[in-house]
Amino acid sequence: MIDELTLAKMADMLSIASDQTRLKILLCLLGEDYRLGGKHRCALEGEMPQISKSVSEIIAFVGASQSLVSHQLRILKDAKLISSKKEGRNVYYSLSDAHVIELVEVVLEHVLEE
Amino acid sequence: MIDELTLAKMADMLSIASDQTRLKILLCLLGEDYRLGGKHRCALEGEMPQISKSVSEIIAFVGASQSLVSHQLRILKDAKLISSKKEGRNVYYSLSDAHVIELVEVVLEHVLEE
DNA sequence: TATTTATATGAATATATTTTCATTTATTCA
DNA sequence: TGAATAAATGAAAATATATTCATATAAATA
Repeated sequence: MIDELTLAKMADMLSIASDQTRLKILLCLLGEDYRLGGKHRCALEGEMPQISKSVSEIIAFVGASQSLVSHQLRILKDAKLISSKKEGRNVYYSLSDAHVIELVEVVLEHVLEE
Repeated sequence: MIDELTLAKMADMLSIASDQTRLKILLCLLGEDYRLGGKHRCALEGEMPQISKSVSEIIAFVGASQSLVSHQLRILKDAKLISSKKEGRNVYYSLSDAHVIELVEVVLEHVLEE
């Protein structure tokens, strides 16, 4: 059976992805043209779309306050679901974990059916 | 792009699976002998293990109070992740959605790697 | 150097969720 | 019928989480 620590980590990942603001950030970094079952399925075979966006772009996409987005970005980063690189006065974020894509796909499939 | 309603539903599913007690219930219904990547991968192809357990068994497995387990079972049931059938004075629960299995697998893979 | 732009952060507030406790309903069995 | 077992429920208490607000830091530019 799965041990308590593993269980706790699983719950953590799910809870990090379960917030609407964070989920929207993840979708933003997945690319706006993201479509279910399409070319992105390839990501499952190790290839990951390397989209990276500045905080400003993410704020615009998500439509939440600067502060909220910044707080949530940190949570995602602490969980190692995204990573960042600084360039001048901008900070660019991108997905750092291919599992996130699978996670989004499974959940999306669940939601879309009927 | 994914619309707000779909997004909300996705967040819902994730948040339902993100609680440790509920996650443990799901794992319980997945079968105690559950192993990653093993025979259960078959579930992805439509075949779902039809394990069903009484509330008492679930309580024992999860190790939480009767009341808590009962509350969480209702949340899982409302979300249609599990279903129940009554037999005498027992109520048996089982997974009602194959996507849950995939969800658990993706998250487990994420957690297990390094 | 002073100003502007981009991002991060801490503390306070608002809100939601989990957990417990006491009680209730339903079923079986003596 | 009355006691015992299995499960569900409502309200209260405990806890966790999201969100805002005000402010800070860091880089670019005038």
